[in-house]
Amino acid sequence: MTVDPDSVVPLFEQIAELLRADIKSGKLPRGRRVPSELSLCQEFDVSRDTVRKSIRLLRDEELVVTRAGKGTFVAELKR
Amino acid sequence: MTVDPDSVVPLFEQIAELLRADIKSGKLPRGRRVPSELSLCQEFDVSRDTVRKSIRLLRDEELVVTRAGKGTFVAELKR
DNA sequence: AAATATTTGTACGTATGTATG
DNA sequence: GCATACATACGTACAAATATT
Repeated sequence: MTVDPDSVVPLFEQIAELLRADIKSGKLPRGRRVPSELSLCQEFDVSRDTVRKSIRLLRDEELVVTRAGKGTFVAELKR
Repeated sequence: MTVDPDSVVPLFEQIAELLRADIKSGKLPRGRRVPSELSLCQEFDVSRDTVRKSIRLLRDEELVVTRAGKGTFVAELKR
């Protein structure tokens, strides 16, 4: 999966959409930890700021829950 | 009004609480523009990032609405 | 138990783009 | 064109919570 820095769609939205797709498809099943912010930075070659904005979107949608020191996990409910 | 950088309460939450209080008290009435990010940065001597986090909280609570190039305004409804 | 590594949280700074006045 | 204001995106540093060794 890849991301287009020249798209009118902001990077953080593109990344959120990719993660969203992985969640909805079951590639990232309930309870599974989402890759760490750092690894997402590396995977998509973006800043942590951008990754965190993506994750915040998913959190606002209650697709994931985040716990300090642990990680971000695919939500158990709401799907 | 002031803010305490040594508090356990994050700066962005402290600032959000001050703005929230101004809204609820009517000091910032419906439709009124909230001070710009820059002026809030100066008033509280914090970074723009911190100010934006505060405003995001209020936006999540639907207390304010933000429009690019215009400003952030106290929401008309929901109060 | 203690030190280390990992992961998220907060906070700062800068640059550039877009929308509005 | 210019000034103001918010949006996106990059970077850094350190703190706090949790894992691992």
